[in-house]
Amino acid sequence: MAAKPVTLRDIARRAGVHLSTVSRVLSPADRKMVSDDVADRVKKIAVEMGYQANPFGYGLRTNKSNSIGVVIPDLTNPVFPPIIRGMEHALRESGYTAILADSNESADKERTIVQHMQARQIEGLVLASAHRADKIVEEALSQRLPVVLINRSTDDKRILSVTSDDYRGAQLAVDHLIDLGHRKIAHLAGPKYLSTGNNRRKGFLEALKRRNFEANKKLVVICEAFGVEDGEKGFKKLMAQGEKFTAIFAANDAIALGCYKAMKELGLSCPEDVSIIGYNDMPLIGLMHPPLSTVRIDLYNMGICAARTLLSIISNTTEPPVPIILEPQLKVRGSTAAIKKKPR
Amino acid sequence: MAAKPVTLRDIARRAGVHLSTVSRVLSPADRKMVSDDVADRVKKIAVEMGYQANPFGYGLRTNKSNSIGVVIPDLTNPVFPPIIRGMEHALRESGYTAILADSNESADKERTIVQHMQARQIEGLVLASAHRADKIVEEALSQRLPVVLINRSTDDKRILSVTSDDYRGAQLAVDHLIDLGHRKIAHLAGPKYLSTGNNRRKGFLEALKRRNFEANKKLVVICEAFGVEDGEKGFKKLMAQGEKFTAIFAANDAIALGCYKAMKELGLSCPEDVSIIGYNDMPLIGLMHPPLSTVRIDLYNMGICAARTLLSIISNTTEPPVPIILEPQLKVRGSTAAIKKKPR
DNA sequence: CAAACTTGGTAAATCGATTTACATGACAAA
DNA sequence: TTTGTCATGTAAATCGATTTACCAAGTTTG
Repeated sequence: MAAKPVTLRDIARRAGVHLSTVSRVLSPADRKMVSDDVADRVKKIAVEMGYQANPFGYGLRTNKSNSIGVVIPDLTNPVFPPIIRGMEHALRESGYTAILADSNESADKERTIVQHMQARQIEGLVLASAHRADKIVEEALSQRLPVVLINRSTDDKRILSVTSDDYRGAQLAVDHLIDLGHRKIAHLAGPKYLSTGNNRRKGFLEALKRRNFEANKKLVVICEAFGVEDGEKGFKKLMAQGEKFTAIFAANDAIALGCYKAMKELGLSCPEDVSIIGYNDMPLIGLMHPPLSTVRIDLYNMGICAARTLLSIISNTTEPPVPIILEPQLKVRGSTAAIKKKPR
Repeated sequence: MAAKPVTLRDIARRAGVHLSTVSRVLSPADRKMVSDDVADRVKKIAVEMGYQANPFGYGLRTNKSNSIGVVIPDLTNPVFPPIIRGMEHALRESGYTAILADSNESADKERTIVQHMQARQIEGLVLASAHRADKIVEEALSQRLPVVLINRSTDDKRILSVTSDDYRGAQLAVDHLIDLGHRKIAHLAGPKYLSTGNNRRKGFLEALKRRNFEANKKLVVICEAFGVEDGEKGFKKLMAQGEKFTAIFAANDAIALGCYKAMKELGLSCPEDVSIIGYNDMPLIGLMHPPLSTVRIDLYNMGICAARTLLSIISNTTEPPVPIILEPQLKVRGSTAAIKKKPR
């Protein structure tokens, strides 16, 4: 049978004190208002009876829900689970709870979700789906709802984000390919309206320039989205142009996988015909054939950082937190190799 | 600035009625106690003012949180995201909210999580981590907390679960391999204490018998867990025994991937040397090399079913729900082929 | 020795909703 | 006319916590 929950009143009765005294004993801020011996007795009884504060009573009075909302555009994208995992672990450690929602890539749904979450009195929001100019983010901001963006950032820099250094990552990838002897390097970019797509593309161009190569505009194809199909289409478009290339920097791992698919269909092989490098190092990507070289992000850590940043905005005790830019890392596997044949 | 939220009292004042009248108008059950014209006026004002019930007040009075807990042993296992996605969508549709936690495969952590969730007044629990004999599940049950298990079930059949028909799935896999001409078929089984591992193993044996083949005990290796490494170890153990086999039924896709890894290391190729079939059809598995043949489960639908089942236990209006066993489906890709050479 | 502080606690208001109990007026039946 | 329903509302209790206001001793101080 479900024992009915213990309330402050129950403890007070048993301890022979007033319930507000119990409240004071149990809330650290007011603990000092009560003598030690009474406090000890009350505390002991509280644990004996297995007291757990009722979140409704607490919330009603304090307007604190101890929960934060997490909105993901597509949970089945393997990039997100490690992030969510890190976030959830860090939140739980601080007594917070993650309310998760999947917006299915739809801005409308996302808006509904955020409203719903606000109605639930979330204390903060983590968004993984921000565009560079994002209305939903602005709305949240104007309502003073703490927001942290993850993976992607907005152009509005007042909004905190936790991202990888996309410029640096692109540079790692390009340098790696150049060092392997590649000169005709293509880029399958993500959408311009997403910070990741935009920054990695700019990083790509800059990295080439830094090594004194000129970028061939035709070799930069912008994909509609970050999915496998988009990579597939992108690769085919690249081929259709007739412009030669020996390597591809894909804006993320899924696009790289799309290249794998397209190449298989076209009878090409990687890395013999074309070297490919991705971005993110998502789970299991190392088991693909060939194992994908990629730019590794510590996704789990990204989740942890996002959670901590958000909590520090909420608690508002420490100095104001700053955007976090994580250092990416080159992960060389089998999909990139030294150039052999003359470029097709 | 954050406009302070609208309460029942605000609406009452504006509508010139008592706040309990407003409450009645807004709660469908009591709606009939109020005349239509008053109700219409109140409703209009409520939407005008953007009223949203405060969950704390509501919860305090009704003890309903409209939230349910979801515990996953490892979010980064690609099997779970589609399930969670389905669950979350179905829950949201019914006005419920998913509270997600990742237990990191630890029973201790799981217990803590469940307690924490109960303190948060969740109305139900979805567990993806149940053992065949599971204490945590029993505890929840004895506290009358509605529970639905997903993917795995317990031996105690009072507890509802949504699973795939593991017997049937094993049979599909075995029949497929036999039809391809394989006679020496090995099974890398999951742990016995998990229903999935146990049932698929039993299904495997039964399927062989049904086709009048005898199972070779040595060809059934029980893995420690369902991970890639476990599959790797299992494959090597199988090889070390020296017993010949031409095909493997792996208890899940991750174990199958482990076989891929081990075979690569040992210089074997799939499906030429050994055919392999997995279970689950997790995302991206079709992009592996070779594309993995597997037993497909509709994971998204599994999530939806779990959510609906749980909600129907909670609402307790319809007839008592029953366990759901989803029909698996054979998905033939490139990792299984007709037998060619004589068995090694 | 009395006034002013401390200390350690009690009492009661409050948060926002639901819900039980009650009040009022209209109308029908006796 | 009186009594009894019925239809519609209002009033107030309640859920469980926090927090402001206050009170009674005991201690210090002028």
